[in-house]
Amino acid sequence: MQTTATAAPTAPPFDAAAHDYLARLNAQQRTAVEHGVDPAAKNPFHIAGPLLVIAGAGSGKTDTLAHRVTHLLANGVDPRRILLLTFSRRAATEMRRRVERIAWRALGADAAALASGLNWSGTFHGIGARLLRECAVQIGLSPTFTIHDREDSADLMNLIRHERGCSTKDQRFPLKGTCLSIYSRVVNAQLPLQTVLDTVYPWCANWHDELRALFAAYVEAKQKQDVLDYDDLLLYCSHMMAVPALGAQVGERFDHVLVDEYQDTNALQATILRGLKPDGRGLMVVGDDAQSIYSFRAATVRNILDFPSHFDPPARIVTLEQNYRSTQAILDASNAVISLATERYTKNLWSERSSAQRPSLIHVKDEADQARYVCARILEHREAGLPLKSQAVLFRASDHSGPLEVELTVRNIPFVKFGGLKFLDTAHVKDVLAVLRFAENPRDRVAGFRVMQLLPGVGPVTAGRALDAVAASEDAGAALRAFAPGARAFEDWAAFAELFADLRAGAHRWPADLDRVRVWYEPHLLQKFDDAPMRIADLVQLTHIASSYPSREQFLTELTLDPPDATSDESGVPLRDEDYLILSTIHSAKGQEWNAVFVLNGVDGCIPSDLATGSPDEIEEERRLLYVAMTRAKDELEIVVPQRFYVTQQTAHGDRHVYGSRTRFIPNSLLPRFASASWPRDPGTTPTSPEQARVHIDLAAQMRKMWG
DNA sequence: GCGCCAATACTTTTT
DNA sequence: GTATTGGCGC
Repeated sequence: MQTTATAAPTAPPFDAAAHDYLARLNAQQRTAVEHGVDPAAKNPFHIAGPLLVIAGAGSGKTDTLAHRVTHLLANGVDPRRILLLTFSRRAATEMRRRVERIAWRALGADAAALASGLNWSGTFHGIGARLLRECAVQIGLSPTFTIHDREDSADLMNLIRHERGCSTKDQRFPLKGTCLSIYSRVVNAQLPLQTVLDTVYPWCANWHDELRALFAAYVEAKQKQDVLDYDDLLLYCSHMMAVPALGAQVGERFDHVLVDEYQDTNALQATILRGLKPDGRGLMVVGDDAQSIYSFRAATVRNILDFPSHFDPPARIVTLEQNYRSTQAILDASNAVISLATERYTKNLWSERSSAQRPSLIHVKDEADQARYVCARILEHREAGLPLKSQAVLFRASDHSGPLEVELTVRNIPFVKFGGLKFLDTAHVKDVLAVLRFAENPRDRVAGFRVMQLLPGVGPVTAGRALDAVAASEDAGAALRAFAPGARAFEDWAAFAELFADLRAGAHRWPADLDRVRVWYEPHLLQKFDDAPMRIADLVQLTHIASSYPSREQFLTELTLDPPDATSDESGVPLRDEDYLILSTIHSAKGQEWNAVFVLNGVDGCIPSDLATGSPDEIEEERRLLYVAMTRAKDELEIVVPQRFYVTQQTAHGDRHVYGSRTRFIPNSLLPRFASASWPRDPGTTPTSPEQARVHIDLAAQMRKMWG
C-alpha cells in the first residue's frame, strides 16, 4: 500500500501511534475513511453527509469500510451508535471480522471493548428482525412472531393455493415456488404485479387477477398466524421507517450507517436506508457495479448508480481503482472479460503485483477428469507449501461440485462447502424445528400442519380441523388435548398433546426442550426414514447448536436467518485448526479471496447457466458472475473446461451429454490473455506455452533442403 | 379421510 | 435423482 505519511496538522486527540492505520491507506481510501471526520475540529458530534464508495474488485472495499469504522471509533463515536449492514450472511461475517481485526491493530487494547460494542452489525434481514421485535407492540405485531424461511413460505402459499382452488383450474396454475417468487419480486422491487408479470414472468401474465387475490389471502394468513416471511422483515421495516415519527425514532439510534456490497441491495432495502437517514447524513455505502450478481433477487444496479442524486446536496463519490489482491495478469484477463459487457463500467483495475503467469484455461475430457485434475493441482500446490485454506474451487451451481466432492473424499482431502443445500432443509431437522416453532407460536399453521401429520392416522383434513380448534381457543394446550382425532391416531395424539403442553408451559429449561422433542420424535423418524442413523446424528448436532443460544425464541429466529452451513456429511465438519479446501458457489464467494482459485465448468450452459440465458440482462449478470469468480484469485487462476458434460434436463437414466464449448464470455479474441492447456497432457498435441505456439517451422522445406 | 403406489414434471444463485 | 399430483383400497 502507499505510504504517504502526512502527520495530522494539529495535536491528535488520541495516541499518535494509532494514526498508523491511516498511513496504510492510499489517497482515495483515505479520503473515504476521513470523510467528514475532523479530529482537529474536535467535534465528534458533527456527522458528515452521504458518501458513496465505488470500488473495484480487490481494491480494499471492505477494508476501507472497516478503517472508517475504526476511525470513527478512534474519534470518539459510540460503537453502539454505528449500524453495519450488508445483504448476504457471508459478507456480514466478513465485514465484522475485518472491522474487529483492523480496530484491534489500530486501537490495541481499547479495540476489544469498542468492537464488542458494535452489536448492530448484520444482514438487512437480521437487523430488520431485531428492530421489529423491539418495536413490535408499537406497530401492532405480536412480539412472539415467528419467521418463515423460504420453504415454510412456499408451504403456506401452497395451502392457500389449494384452499382457493388454484390447483384444480383447467389450465396449469403456477406452482407454489413460482407464486412465491412472483410475490417476492413484487415486494422487493417495489413494482406493480402487472409490471413484474410482464417483464419477468410473461408466461404467468394471464393469471394476474388470480395471483393478486392469492397474494392478498397469503398476506392475510400470515397476519392471522403472527408469522413473517423474509420479505416481511424488510417490508415491515420499510413501512415503519416511512412513518416519520417511527423512522426518526429508529434513525436517531444510529449516528452512522455503513453498508457493504451495496450493489446487492434492492429497491426495498434502499427505501429502508432512506427512511433511516432521510438527508443521508452519517450514511456510507460501498459497492461495485461490476459485481452486481443478485438481480434474480431484485437487486438493481440502479440503486448504486442513483444513490448520489437521492440526496441534496448529492452524495460525495470516491472511486477506488487500485487492486491489491491479484496479479496484473489475472486483472488483465478479468478486465478483458468485463470490458465485453454491453453496459460499460468506468473502472479499470490496475495492480502493482506483476506476474508473467497468465491465468489458465484447462481443457479436460469430462467432469470426472475435471475433478481429477483439480485434485491433482491442489495437492501439487500443497506440496509447494500452499495450504488448502488458501485455495478455493468455485462453481456456478451448488451441484456442480458433486464429482469433485467424491474425488476429494476418495483422496482424503478435507473440504468445506459454502452455498447450496442447508442442514435445515432436511426433512427431519425441519420436523423438529416445526415442533418448537408450533410451541412458540401455536397460530403458525405451517408448523402445526407439518407436526400433526407426523402422527400416523393424521392427514391434512384432521390437522386442519385441529388447527381451527387451536385458533378458536384461548388455551392452545387445552384445545389440543381436547381434540379427538380418528381412532387410529388416538394414542399418538395424547402423547403429542402432552409434549405440546410441556413445551408451552416452559416445563423444561432451554435447550432441554429440544431433548424432549427428540425423544418424542425418534420413533416417528424411524417409521418415516430408512436412513435413520444419519438423521439421528444430525439431530444430536442440532442439540449442540441449540445449547449456544440463550432461549428457544432466539434459537428459532437466528437459525432461520443465519443457518449453519454444516451438512450431514459423514466426514463431519473439519476442526477449526485443521487445514481444509474451500468449495463455494460463486455467489457465496463474493468478497472472499484466495491465492489459488479454480473455476469449474467454464462452459456455455454452466456459465452462463442454460437456465439464465433468457434475456440479455440475465446474460450480462452471468458475465459479471464470471468476473466475480476470476477476481477472487490472488496469484493463480485456472478455469477448467470439460469438453463433454452431462445435460441435467433429461429423462431418467439418460446419457445425453453435450460437447461443451468454452464459455461465450471468453471468446477467441480474449485467448491471448490466457494460457491454454489440455489434461491429461496428450503427447501428440502440446501447444501449451505461447512461446512454443509462436514457433513455426517448415519441416517439409527442411526435408527438401536435405536433397537440394 | 388416510396412506400408499404410480405417473409426471422439474431441476440456479440468497435472505 | 425428487417434489407433486392423482388414483385406489382400506
